[in-house]
Amino acid sequence: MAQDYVSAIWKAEEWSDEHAAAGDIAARLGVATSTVSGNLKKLVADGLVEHERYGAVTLTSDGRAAAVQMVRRHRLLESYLVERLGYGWDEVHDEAEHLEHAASETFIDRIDQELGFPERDPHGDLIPRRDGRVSTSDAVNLADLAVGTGGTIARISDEDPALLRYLGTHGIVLDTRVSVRDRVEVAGVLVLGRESGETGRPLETELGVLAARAIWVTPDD
Amino acid sequence: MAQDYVSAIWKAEEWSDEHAAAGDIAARLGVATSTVSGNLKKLVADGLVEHERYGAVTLTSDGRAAAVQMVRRHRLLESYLVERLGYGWDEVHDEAEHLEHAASETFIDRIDQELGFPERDPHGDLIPRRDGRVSTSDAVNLADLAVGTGGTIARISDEDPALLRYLGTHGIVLDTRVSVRDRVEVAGVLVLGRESGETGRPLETELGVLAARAIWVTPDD
DNA sequence: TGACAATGTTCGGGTATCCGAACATTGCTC
DNA sequence: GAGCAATGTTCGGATACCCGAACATTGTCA
Repeated sequence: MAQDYVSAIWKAEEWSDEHAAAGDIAARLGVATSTVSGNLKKLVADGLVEHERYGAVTLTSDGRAAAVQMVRRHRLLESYLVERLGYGWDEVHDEAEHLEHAASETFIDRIDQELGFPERDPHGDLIPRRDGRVSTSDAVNLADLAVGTGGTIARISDEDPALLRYLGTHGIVLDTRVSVRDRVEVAGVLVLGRESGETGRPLETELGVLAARAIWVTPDD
Repeated sequence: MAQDYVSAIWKAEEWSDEHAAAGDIAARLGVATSTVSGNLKKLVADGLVEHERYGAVTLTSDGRAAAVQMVRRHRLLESYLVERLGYGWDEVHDEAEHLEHAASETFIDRIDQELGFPERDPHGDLIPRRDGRVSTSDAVNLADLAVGTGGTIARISDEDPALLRYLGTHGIVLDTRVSVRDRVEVAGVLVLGRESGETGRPLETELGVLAARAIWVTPDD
C-alpha cells in the first residue's frame, strides 16, 4: 500500500510545481478521499510523508527514495514488455502496474541489464537509476508552447491507452518534431506542423487541447 | 487467495495418491490450520473444492481448472526466468511464486510463445497447456526404485533451493541416467551409479533418502 | 465580509485475512 | 475397546483495507 501512495504522490509532483493534494492521490489510486485521509496517517507514522492538516502532502527523503524505486520498476517493466515481449506502448501501463509489486530487486536488475540500462521508457519517461538518481528533463507541456515555436516530442503520458492509440494513428510518437502553427482557443484545438523522422515535408495535424496536455516537448534551442 | 489454495491442493495430489489434508495445505501455505479451516469454507461456497468435515479435501472440476492454470503460470515463469533472464534453477521458485499472481493472461501467453511452447520446466515438471490439458508422466520416485534397476532423471522437486544446489554440485541434474546400486537402510543412503550425458564411464554417488525423495526417474524399459 | 462550493477529516461500519486457545473428532496402540 | 496423540474445527479477537455520511476547514467571489 505504502508503495502505491508514495509513487502516486511522486508522480503528482513530477510534472507540476504544486504539492499533491489528497484528492489527487485518491483519483490516481481509485479510492475514496476518506480512505486516503486515513492511510496518510500511517504513512506519516512510518516516516514516508509529511502532511499538514487540510494542507500539503509531501514526501520525506525516505518516502521519495521508496517512490523513485517504484517508478524505476514501473518504467523498466514497461520497457521490457515493449522490447522483449512484443507489447504495444498502449498496453504496458496496467501490466507493469501489477508486476511492479511482485518483481524482486533481482528481477528488475536483470531486465535493466538485459535492456542495456535504458534511460527512457517507451513513453519517453526518464528511468531512475538503481542508486535513485533521476535525470531532469527540460521538456515543457505542448499545450503551453507559444504559437510559432516548436520542439521534439520527449514524453507522452502513459496513463490513457486509448489516447496513445489515437496519437499513434495520427503520427504523434516519441521524437517527432512538431511546431505550433496556431491555437484556436474557442475550439480547444492546436494546429501542429509535424515532421516524421525520414521525409522532409511537414504535415499539418489538428490536436485537441486534452491530447496536447499529455504531450511534452523539448523546445528548439 | 483461492488460487493459492487450489494450487496447493493440486500440488499435494500431483505426486501422491492420497487426498490433501488440511494440515498439508497449512504447511504449504505457511498459515495456521485454523486459517485453512476457515478459508476452505469460502472455497466450498465458491464451488472450487469439496470438503467433508474432518476429512478429505478435493478439487471440483472448476477448482482443478483454476489450479492447473496457476501451475501453468508458475512453470512457464520458471522456464522464462532460467532461459531468458539468467536465473539459476535454484533461484526461480520464489520469484515465480510472486509473479504468477501479478502476470496477466497475455503475459503468460507471450512468454509461452517466446519460449516456443515448452513442455517441461527447468526442474522437469510438465507444463500444462493453455487449454488445461496436462501430460502424464510415468516417472517414479527415486527412493522407491529397486536395487539393480535404473532410469533417467525426469523431475527434481523445486521447493528447496539448497537441495537443488547440493544436487547440482553432485552432478544430479535433469536427464542424467542413474541406477540404484545399493540401498543402506540403516544409514538412510542410496548408492547410485550415474552417467553424465557425454562420457561413458559411470560414477558412483551416495545420496541421502531425503534427497532421493525429491527426485523422480523414468525407469528403463 | 459573508455565504457557498470545494476540499479534507472523522466516524461508524463492512470485508477479508490472520492467529491462538478451547473444543471436537478420528484413529492408533496396547 | 479405552485412552491418548494427532488432526481438524470453532470461537474471539487483531489488523489492514475499504466506503459513505456527517462534520470541519479553506478559499473564492460577489
